[in-house]
Amino acid sequence: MADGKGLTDRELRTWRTFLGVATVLNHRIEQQLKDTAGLSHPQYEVLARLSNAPDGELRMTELAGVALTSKSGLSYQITQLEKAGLVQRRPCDNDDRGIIAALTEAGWSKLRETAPAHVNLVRSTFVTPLTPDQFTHLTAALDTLGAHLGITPQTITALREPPPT
Amino acid sequence: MADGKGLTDRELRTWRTFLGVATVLNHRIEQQLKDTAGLSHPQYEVLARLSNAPDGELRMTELAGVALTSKSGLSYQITQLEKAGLVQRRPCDNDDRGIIAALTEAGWSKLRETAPAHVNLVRSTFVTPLTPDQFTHLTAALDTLGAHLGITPQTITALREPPPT
DNA sequence: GACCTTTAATTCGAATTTGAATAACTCGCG
DNA sequence: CGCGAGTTATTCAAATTCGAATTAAAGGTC
Repeated sequence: MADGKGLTDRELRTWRTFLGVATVLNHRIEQQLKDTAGLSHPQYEVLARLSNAPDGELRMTELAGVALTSKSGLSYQITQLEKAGLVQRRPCDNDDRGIIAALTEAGWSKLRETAPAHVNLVRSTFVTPLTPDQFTHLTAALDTLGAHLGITPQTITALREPPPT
Repeated sequence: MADGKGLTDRELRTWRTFLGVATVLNHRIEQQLKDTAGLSHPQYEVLARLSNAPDGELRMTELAGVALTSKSGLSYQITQLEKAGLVQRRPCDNDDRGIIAALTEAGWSKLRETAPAHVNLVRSTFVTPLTPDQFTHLTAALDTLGAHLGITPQTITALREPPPT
């Protein structure tokens, strides 16, 4: 478990900066989403993940796997989103235990309205402050850390088309 | 407010990886601190910040500034830490409004017991997976992002000496 | 000194998070 | 079939978070 040595002051400083950046960034985003869309960050995450899945729907467990909350946390958030009419629960065909969460029409709309401003905030706080080289290096470092933590590569594309209607 | 363009898939992927890494890392640390010391990450942060201040004490506001919680959150956590005997509240000399949170003897001990394993976890999950070059680049990128977010440089040194007794 | 604005810290209620317990179901195996 | 182990999702209580309102005191101005 131990790794032998401690951390140098520089390593510790980097770690603290990482925590600080993550915290502040998260806080800013939370703020903006709340103001412009009445959504929390976890809620937006759920919508975005769903929009990225085929037909805009995903089983609870799959959703919990990629989203940043626990299983029970997801249940709660889906309930909230359902109250808001952005998502709907539907039984799973082949598995009577399963529940599928699906984006509603309103969910797609909300996401289309909300995504641009959100993405711009991410861009202006996380991307443009860095030089292209810095960003490339950051990507590489995060990929390495992510792989080491067992995080599945975050294959996500920008907002998809509306439902097949 | 807008920044013109959206995000490329690659940029979005990096962002998601960042969120994932931050979340998982935080979760691991939370877990370990809870198991080995019965502390939450915010609580550990408070102790660490105090230990890094002269005499192991800091005014509430200063502490709230560097710690990762809101003011009310800090009040709550200090109360918890006080119940655990690790911190003590003390009125501020020159300012009757102020409250100073000070590490107790037990607080110093707890931190000395807890810090090594914690630091090793940070090291093994955040530092050693990266090559020295990668880490250097990561530091640079985070510093840039932090500066852009108005985060004060995280000057922190490793665990200090016990109280001057 | 009285007054007003600002700052410090806590308290309050509402919303959210967590893990443990629960309920419902699948699957493999005898 | 029927049992037992493993999965899926929800529910529950407890702990934590946040922001708004509150209380108390400092600092400046007249």
